[in-house]
Amino acid sequence: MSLSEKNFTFVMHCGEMGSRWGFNRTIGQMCGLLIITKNPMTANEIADALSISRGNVSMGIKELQSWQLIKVQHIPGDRKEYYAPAGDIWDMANRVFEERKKREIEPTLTLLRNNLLDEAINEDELYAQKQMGEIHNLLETVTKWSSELQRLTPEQLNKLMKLGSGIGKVIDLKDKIFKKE
Amino acid sequence: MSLSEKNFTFVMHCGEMGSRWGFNRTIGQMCGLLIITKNPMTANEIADALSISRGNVSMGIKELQSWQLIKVQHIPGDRKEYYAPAGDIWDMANRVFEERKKREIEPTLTLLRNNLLDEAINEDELYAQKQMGEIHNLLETVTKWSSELQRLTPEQLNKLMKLGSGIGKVIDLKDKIFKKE
DNA sequence: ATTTAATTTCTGAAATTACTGAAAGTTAAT
DNA sequence: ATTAACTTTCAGTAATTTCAGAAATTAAAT
Repeated sequence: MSLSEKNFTFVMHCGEMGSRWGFNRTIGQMCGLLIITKNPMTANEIADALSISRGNVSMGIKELQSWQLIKVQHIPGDRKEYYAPAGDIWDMANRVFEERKKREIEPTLTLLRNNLLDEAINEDELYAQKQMGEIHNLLETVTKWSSELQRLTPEQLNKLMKLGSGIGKVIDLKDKIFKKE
Repeated sequence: MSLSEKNFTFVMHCGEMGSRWGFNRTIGQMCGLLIITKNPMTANEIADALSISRGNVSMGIKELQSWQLIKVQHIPGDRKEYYAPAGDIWDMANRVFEERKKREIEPTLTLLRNNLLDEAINEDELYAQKQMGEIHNLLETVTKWSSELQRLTPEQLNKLMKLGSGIGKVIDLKDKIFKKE
Protein backbone atom coordinates (compact mmCIF):
# COMPACT_ATOMS: atom_id res chain seq x y z
CA MET A 1 0.00 0.00 0.00
CA SER A 2 1.60 3.22 -1.10
CA LEU A 3 1.19 6.78 0.07
CA SER A 4 -1.22 9.18 -1.57
CA GLU A 5 0.43 12.21 -3.11
CA LYS A 6 -0.67 14.50 -0.29
CA ASN A 7 0.56 12.17 2.37
CA PHE A 8 3.80 11.68 0.52
CA THR A 9 4.36 15.43 0.44
CA PHE A 10 3.78 15.60 4.16
CA VAL A 11 6.17 12.75 4.88
CA MET A 12 8.91 14.31 2.77
CA HIS A 13 8.42 17.58 4.58
CA CYS A 14 8.82 15.79 7.89
CA GLY A 15 12.13 14.55 6.55
CA GLU A 16 13.33 18.08 5.93
CA MET A 17 12.16 19.19 9.34
CA GLY A 18 13.60 16.13 11.03
CA SER A 19 17.07 17.07 9.91
CA ARG A 20 16.64 20.41 11.65
CA TRP A 21 15.24 18.93 14.80
CA GLY A 22 17.96 16.63 15.91
CA PHE A 23 17.49 13.52 13.80
CA ASN A 24 18.24 12.91 10.16
CA ARG A 25 16.05 13.04 7.10
CA THR A 26 14.97 9.42 6.93
CA ILE A 27 14.22 9.32 10.60
CA GLY A 28 12.04 12.39 10.21
CA GLN A 29 10.24 10.67 7.35
CA MET A 30 9.72 7.54 9.39
CA CYS A 31 8.26 9.55 12.20
CA GLY A 32 5.91 11.46 9.90
CA LEU A 33 4.85 8.26 8.19
CA LEU A 34 3.97 6.56 11.45
CA ILE A 35 2.06 9.61 12.61
CA ILE A 36 -0.28 9.75 9.65
CA THR A 37 -0.71 6.01 9.28
CA LYS A 38 -3.62 4.68 11.25
CA ASN A 39 -2.38 1.15 11.72
CA PRO A 40 0.98 0.20 13.17
CA MET A 41 3.53 -0.68 10.48
CA THR A 42 6.22 -3.31 10.17
CA ALA A 43 9.80 -2.42 9.42
CA ASN A 44 9.42 -3.79 5.91
CA GLU A 45 6.34 -1.73 5.23
CA ILE A 46 8.22 1.35 6.35
CA ALA A 47 11.16 0.48 4.13
CA ASP A 48 8.86 -0.01 1.14
CA ALA A 49 6.82 3.11 1.74
CA LEU A 50 9.93 5.28 1.93
CA SER A 51 12.09 3.32 -0.51
CA ILE A 52 14.93 2.91 1.92
CA SER A 53 16.86 -0.13 3.01
CA ARG A 54 15.70 -2.47 5.68
CA GLY A 55 18.89 -1.86 7.65
CA ASN A 56 18.31 1.84 7.60
CA VAL A 57 14.83 1.36 9.00
CA SER A 58 16.24 -0.74 11.79
CA MET A 59 18.64 2.00 12.79
CA GLY A 60 15.93 4.60 12.53
CA ILE A 61 13.67 2.60 14.80
CA LYS A 62 16.40 2.38 17.38
CA GLU A 63 16.89 6.12 17.24
CA LEU A 64 13.18 6.90 17.47
CA GLN A 65 12.93 4.59 20.44
CA SER A 66 15.77 6.42 22.13
CA TRP A 67 13.65 9.56 21.78
CA GLN A 68 10.69 7.61 23.11
CA LEU A 69 8.66 8.57 20.09
CA ILE A 70 7.51 5.16 18.95
CA LYS A 71 6.38 1.98 20.60
CA VAL A 72 6.34 -1.64 19.51
CA GLN A 73 3.18 -3.66 19.22
CA HIS A 74 2.59 -7.30 18.51
CA ILE A 75 -0.24 -8.97 16.74
CA PRO A 76 -1.09 -12.43 18.09
CA GLY A 77 0.03 -15.19 15.75
CA ASP A 78 2.33 -12.81 13.88
CA ARG A 79 5.96 -12.61 14.86
CA LYS A 80 6.72 -9.35 13.13
CA GLU A 81 7.07 -6.23 15.20
CA TYR A 82 4.62 -3.44 14.51
CA TYR A 83 5.56 0.16 15.21
CA ALA A 84 3.29 3.04 16.13
CA PRO A 85 3.71 6.54 17.59
CA ALA A 86 4.06 6.48 21.37
CA GLY A 87 1.31 8.97 22.12
CA ASP A 88 -0.54 11.88 20.57
CA ILE A 89 1.06 14.86 18.89
CA TRP A 90 1.32 16.85 22.08
CA ASP A 91 3.02 13.95 23.87
CA MET A 92 5.51 13.56 21.07
CA ALA A 93 6.39 17.25 20.97
CA ASN A 94 6.86 17.08 24.71
CA ARG A 95 9.19 14.11 24.42
CA VAL A 96 11.32 15.82 21.83
CA PHE A 97 11.54 18.88 24.01
CA GLU A 98 12.37 16.86 27.13
CA GLU A 99 14.95 14.80 25.32
CA ARG A 100 16.66 17.86 23.90
CA LYS A 101 16.61 19.44 27.32
CA LYS A 102 18.43 16.41 28.62
CA ARG A 103 20.92 16.26 25.78
CA GLU A 104 21.61 19.94 25.32
CA ILE A 105 20.44 22.19 28.09
CA GLU A 106 21.54 20.08 31.03
CA PRO A 107 25.13 19.54 29.86
CA THR A 108 25.34 23.24 29.11
CA LEU A 109 24.12 24.14 32.58
CA THR A 110 26.71 21.85 34.10
CA LEU A 111 29.48 23.44 32.10
CA LEU A 112 28.31 26.91 32.99
CA ARG A 113 28.06 26.12 36.69
CA ASN A 114 31.56 24.71 36.74
CA ASN A 115 32.82 27.77 35.03
CA LEU A 116 31.00 30.11 37.35
CA LEU A 117 32.34 28.39 40.46
CA ASP A 118 35.91 29.39 39.66
CA GLU A 119 37.07 32.82 40.61
CA ALA A 120 37.70 35.03 37.60
CA ILE A 121 41.36 35.95 37.44
CA ASN A 122 41.16 38.97 35.21
CA GLU A 123 38.86 41.45 33.54
CA ASP A 124 38.24 39.24 30.52
CA GLU A 125 37.19 36.29 32.58
CA LEU A 126 35.02 38.51 34.71
CA TYR A 127 33.10 39.73 31.70
CA ALA A 128 32.88 36.21 30.29
CA GLN A 129 31.47 35.02 33.60
CA LYS A 130 28.87 37.74 33.60
CA GLN A 131 27.69 36.63 30.19
CA MET A 132 27.75 32.97 31.12
CA GLY A 133 25.68 33.88 34.14
CA GLU A 134 23.08 35.41 31.84
CA ILE A 135 22.95 32.27 29.74
CA HIS A 136 22.66 30.21 32.87
CA ASN A 137 19.70 32.27 34.05
CA LEU A 138 17.97 32.00 30.73
CA LEU A 139 18.36 28.25 30.58
CA GLU A 140 17.21 27.82 34.16
CA THR A 141 14.14 29.89 33.48
CA VAL A 142 13.31 27.83 30.44
CA THR A 143 13.67 24.54 32.26
CA LYS A 144 11.75 25.79 35.27
CA TRP A 145 8.92 26.92 33.06
CA SER A 146 8.75 23.80 31.04
CA SER A 147 8.37 21.74 34.17
CA GLU A 148 5.74 24.14 35.49
CA LEU A 149 3.73 23.68 32.33
CA GLN A 150 3.98 19.94 32.63
CA ARG A 151 2.72 20.08 36.16
CA LEU A 152 -0.53 21.75 35.11
CA THR A 153 -3.60 19.62 34.70
CA PRO A 154 -4.82 19.25 31.13
CA GLU A 155 -7.73 21.58 31.88
CA GLN A 156 -5.47 24.25 33.32
CA LEU A 157 -3.20 23.91 30.37
CA ASN A 158 -6.08 24.19 28.01
CA LYS A 159 -7.30 27.34 29.72
CA LEU A 160 -3.83 28.79 29.64
CA MET A 161 -3.51 28.04 25.95
CA LYS A 162 -6.80 29.68 25.16
CA LEU A 163 -5.87 32.66 27.25
CA GLY A 164 -3.84 34.27 24.52
CA SER A 165 -3.58 38.02 24.82
CA GLY A 166 -5.30 37.73 28.17
CA ILE A 167 -2.05 36.66 29.76
CA GLY A 168 -0.90 40.23 30.29
CA LYS A 169 -4.20 41.13 31.94
CA VAL A 170 -4.06 38.11 34.18
CA ILE A 171 -0.60 39.02 35.39
CA ASP A 172 -1.73 42.51 36.22
CA LEU A 173 -4.80 41.11 37.88
CA LYS A 174 -2.84 38.77 40.06
CA ASP A 175 -0.59 41.64 40.94
CA LYS A 176 -3.42 43.85 42.12
CA ILE A 177 -5.06 41.17 44.16
CA PHE A 178 -1.92 40.10 45.96
CA LYS A 179 -0.80 43.64 46.61
CA LYS A 180 -4.04 44.33 48.46
CA GLU A 181 -3.65 41.32 50.66
CA MET B 1 45.26 37.64 22.60
CA SER B 2 44.21 34.06 23.14
CA LEU B 3 41.39 32.52 25.10
CA SER B 4 41.81 31.34 28.66
CA GLU B 5 41.23 27.65 29.12
CA LYS B 6 37.83 28.15 30.70
CA ASN B 7 36.67 30.45 27.97
CA PHE B 8 38.03 28.11 25.36
CA THR B 9 35.98 25.26 26.84
CA PHE B 10 32.89 27.39 26.70
CA VAL B 11 33.48 28.40 23.11
CA MET B 12 34.01 24.81 22.01
CA HIS B 13 30.82 23.82 23.77
CA CYS B 14 28.98 26.54 21.88
CA GLY B 15 30.29 24.91 18.73
CA GLU B 16 28.74 21.60 19.67
CA MET B 17 25.47 23.26 20.58
CA GLY B 18 25.51 25.40 17.46
CA SER B 19 25.42 22.35 15.28
CA ARG B 20 22.23 21.30 17.03
CA TRP B 21 20.62 24.68 16.81
CA GLY B 22 20.55 25.36 13.14
CA PHE B 23 24.05 26.54 12.34
CA ASN B 24 27.30 24.66 12.07
CA ARG B 25 30.07 24.12 14.55
CA THR B 26 32.33 27.02 13.65
CA ILE B 27 29.43 29.43 13.53
CA GLY B 28 28.41 28.33 17.00
CA GLN B 29 31.97 28.92 18.17
CA MET B 30 32.04 32.36 16.63
CA CYS B 31 28.81 33.24 18.33
CA GLY B 32 30.04 32.02 21.71
CA LEU B 33 33.32 33.84 21.28
CA LEU B 34 31.64 37.14 20.53
CA ILE B 35 29.30 36.71 23.46
CA ILE B 36 32.01 36.31 26.06
CA THR B 37 34.39 38.86 24.58
CA LYS B 38 33.87 42.30 25.98
CA ASN B 39 35.21 44.28 23.05
CA PRO B 40 34.04 43.90 19.47
CA MET B 41 36.38 41.75 17.39
CA THR B 42 37.70 41.94 13.87
CA ALA B 43 37.34 39.04 11.47
CA ASN B 44 41.06 38.34 11.73
CA GLU B 45 40.92 38.22 15.50
CA ILE B 46 38.10 35.73 15.28
CA ALA B 47 40.00 33.60 12.79
CA ASP B 48 43.06 33.60 15.04
CA ALA B 49 41.16 32.88 18.21
CA LEU B 50 39.41 29.89 16.67
CA SER B 51 42.20 28.76 14.33
CA ILE B 52 40.01 28.83 11.28
CA SER B 53 40.46 30.46 7.90
CA ARG B 54 39.64 34.04 7.18
CA GLY B 55 37.23 32.98 4.46
CA ASN B 56 35.36 30.77 6.85
CA VAL B 57 34.96 33.64 9.25
CA SER B 58 33.55 35.77 6.49
CA MET B 59 30.93 33.16 5.68
CA GLY B 60 30.13 32.71 9.33
CA ILE B 61 29.62 36.42 9.78
CA LYS B 62 27.21 36.48 6.87
CA GLU B 63 25.25 33.65 8.41
CA LEU B 64 25.16 35.19 11.87
CA GLN B 65 23.96 38.42 10.33
CA SER B 66 21.18 36.60 8.54
CA TRP B 67 20.08 35.42 11.97
CA GLN B 68 20.44 39.00 13.22
CA LEU B 69 22.70 37.83 15.98
CA ILE B 70 25.65 40.14 15.44
CA LYS B 71 26.15 43.73 14.45
CA VAL B 72 29.01 45.60 12.84
CA GLN B 73 30.75 48.47 14.52
CA HIS B 74 33.36 50.88 13.29
CA ILE B 75 36.14 52.58 15.13
CA PRO B 76 36.97 56.07 13.82
CA GLY B 77 40.19 56.11 11.85
CA ASP B 78 40.15 52.34 11.48
CA ARG B 79 38.61 50.81 8.43
CA LYS B 80 38.34 47.29 9.76
CA GLU B 81 34.92 46.03 10.68
CA TYR B 82 34.35 45.11 14.29
CA TYR B 83 31.73 42.56 15.23
CA ALA B 84 29.71 42.31 18.42
CA PRO B 85 26.56 40.50 19.58
CA ALA B 86 23.40 42.34 18.52
CA GLY B 87 21.82 42.48 21.96
CA ASP B 88 21.78 40.72 25.27
CA ILE B 89 21.39 37.00 25.78
CA TRP B 90 17.62 37.16 25.96
CA ASP B 91 17.46 39.12 22.70
CA MET B 92 19.66 36.63 20.98
CA ALA B 93 17.65 33.63 22.14
CA ASN B 94 14.55 35.40 20.92
CA ARG B 95 16.08 36.03 17.53
CA VAL B 96 17.05 32.42 17.10
CA PHE B 97 13.57 31.36 18.04
CA GLU B 98 11.93 33.86 15.71
CA GLU B 99 14.19 32.95 12.85
CA ARG B 100 13.53 29.26 13.25
CA LYS B 101 9.84 29.98 13.45
CA LYS B 102 10.10 31.72 10.12
CA ARG B 103 12.22 29.02 8.52
CA GLU B 104 10.55 25.94 9.93
CA ILE B 105 7.19 26.48 11.53
CA GLU B 106 5.68 28.82 8.97
CA PRO B 107 6.44 26.66 5.92
CA THR B 108 5.08 23.68 7.80
CA LEU B 109 1.87 25.52 8.65
CA THR B 110 1.44 26.45 5.01
CA LEU B 111 1.88 22.87 3.91
CA LEU B 112 -0.55 21.61 6.52
CA ARG B 113 -3.19 24.19 5.61
CA ASN B 114 -2.98 23.27 1.95
CA ASN B 115 -3.34 19.67 2.83
CA LEU B 116 -6.28 20.28 5.12
CA LEU B 117 -8.18 22.29 2.52
CA ASP B 118 -8.53 19.32 0.21
CA GLU B 119 -11.31 16.88 0.87
CA ALA B 120 -10.04 13.50 2.06
CA ILE B 121 -10.94 10.85 -0.47
CA ASN B 122 -10.65 7.79 1.73
CA GLU B 123 -10.23 6.50 5.24
CA ASP B 124 -6.44 6.75 5.18
CA GLU B 125 -6.48 10.35 4.11
CA LEU B 126 -9.10 11.14 6.68
CA TYR B 127 -6.95 9.80 9.48
CA ALA B 128 -3.90 11.54 8.09
CA GLN B 129 -5.80 14.81 8.01
CA LYS B 130 -6.90 14.38 11.58
CA GLN B 131 -3.28 14.01 12.64
CA MET B 132 -2.12 16.90 10.50
CA GLY B 133 -4.83 18.96 12.10
CA GLU B 134 -3.35 18.15 15.50
CA ILE B 135 0.08 19.23 14.39
CA HIS B 136 -1.40 22.38 12.94
CA ASN B 137 -3.06 23.23 16.24
CA LEU B 138 0.09 22.61 18.18
CA LEU B 139 2.18 24.83 15.93
CA GLU B 140 -0.42 27.58 15.95
CA THR B 141 -0.53 27.49 19.73
CA VAL B 142 3.23 27.76 19.92
CA THR B 143 3.42 30.70 17.56
CA LYS B 144 0.51 32.45 19.20
CA TRP B 145 2.15 32.08 22.58
CA SER B 146 5.53 33.25 21.49
CA SER B 147 4.04 36.42 20.12
CA GLU B 148 2.03 36.91 23.29
CA LEU B 149 5.17 36.68 25.34
CA GLN B 150 6.89 39.19 23.13
CA ARG B 151 4.03 41.60 23.53
CA LEU B 152 4.44 41.71 27.30
CA THR B 153 6.32 44.58 28.86
CA PRO B 154 9.61 43.65 30.50
CA GLU B 155 8.01 44.08 33.93
CA GLN B 156 5.09 41.82 33.07
CA LEU B 157 7.49 39.28 31.69
CA ASN B 158 9.59 39.46 34.78
CA LYS B 159 6.55 38.91 36.98
CA LEU B 160 5.47 36.00 34.85
CA MET B 161 8.91 34.45 35.11
CA LYS B 162 8.94 34.76 38.85
CA LEU B 163 5.47 33.33 39.05
CA GLY B 164 6.65 29.76 38.65
CA SER B 165 4.31 27.25 40.16
CA GLY B 166 1.91 30.08 40.91
CA ILE B 167 0.78 29.97 37.32
CA GLY B 168 -1.71 27.22 38.02
CA LYS B 169 -3.26 29.18 40.85
CA VAL B 170 -3.51 32.29 38.76
CA ILE B 171 -5.36 30.44 36.03
CA ASP B 172 -7.85 29.07 38.53
CA LEU B 173 -8.20 32.51 40.04
CA LYS B 174 -8.90 34.17 36.73
CA ASP B 175 -11.40 31.46 36.02
CA LYS B 176 -13.37 32.04 39.19
CA ILE B 177 -13.45 35.77 38.74
CA PHE B 178 -14.67 35.69 35.16
CA LYS B 179 -17.20 33.00 35.82
CA LYS B 180 -18.83 35.16 38.43
CA GLU B 181 -19.19 38.09 36.05
C1' DA C 1 18.45 -29.61 16.52
C1' DT C 2 17.07 -27.53 12.26
C1' DT C 3 14.79 -24.53 9.62
C1' DT C 4 12.72 -20.35 8.84
C1' DA C 5 11.39 -15.61 9.61
C1' DA C 6 12.60 -11.91 11.37
C1' DT C 7 15.88 -8.06 13.34
C1' DT C 8 20.41 -5.90 14.11
C1' DT C 9 25.02 -4.67 13.15
C1' DC C 10 28.60 -3.42 10.30
C1' DT C 11 31.43 -1.94 6.23
C1' DG C 12 32.47 0.63 2.56
C1' DA C 13 30.40 3.64 -0.88
C1' DA C 14 27.80 7.84 -1.91
C1' DA C 15 26.15 12.13 -0.73
C1' DT C 16 26.31 16.05 1.78
C1' DT C 17 28.39 19.60 4.32
C1' DA C 18 32.20 22.35 5.93
C1' DC C 19 36.65 24.46 5.22
C1' DT C 20 40.84 26.42 3.19
C1' DG C 21 43.50 29.36 0.48
C1' DA C 22 43.77 31.95 -3.48
C1' DA C 23 41.68 35.11 -6.45
C1' DA C 24 38.43 38.71 -7.13
C1' DG C 25 36.04 42.47 -5.29
C1' DT C 26 35.40 46.67 -2.52
C1' DT C 27 36.44 50.89 -0.37
C1' DA C 28 39.00 54.70 1.29
C1' DA C 29 42.96 57.41 1.22
C1' DT C 30 46.35 59.67 -1.43
C1' DA D 1 44.06 56.63 -11.13
C1' DT D 2 46.76 54.02 -7.94
C1' DT D 3 47.69 51.81 -3.96
C1' DA D 4 46.80 49.70 0.31
C1' DA D 5 43.76 47.61 3.61
C1' DC D 6 40.37 44.92 4.09
C1' DT D 7 36.26 41.71 2.76
C1' DT D 8 33.92 38.35 -0.04
C1' DT D 9 33.52 34.67 -3.17
C1' DC D 10 34.49 30.39 -4.97
C1' DA D 11 36.70 26.09 -6.63
C1' DG D 12 38.74 22.32 -4.94
C1' DT D 13 39.53 19.37 -0.90
C1' DA D 14 38.63 17.39 3.52
C1' DA D 15 35.58 15.73 6.91
C1' DT D 16 31.36 14.09 8.27
C1' DT D 17 27.06 11.97 7.77
C1' DT D 18 23.94 8.93 5.69
C1' DC D 19 22.82 4.84 3.51
C1' DA D 20 22.41 0.14 1.16
C1' DG D 21 23.31 -4.43 1.27
C1' DA D 22 25.61 -8.30 3.20
C1' DA D 23 26.69 -10.88 7.20
C1' DA D 24 25.65 -11.94 11.85
C1' DT D 25 22.33 -12.57 15.31
C1' DT D 26 18.08 -13.74 17.54
C1' DA D 27 13.97 -16.14 18.26
C1' DA D 28 9.93 -18.90 17.03
C1' DA D 29 8.12 -23.02 14.96
C1' DT D 30 8.70 -27.58 13.74
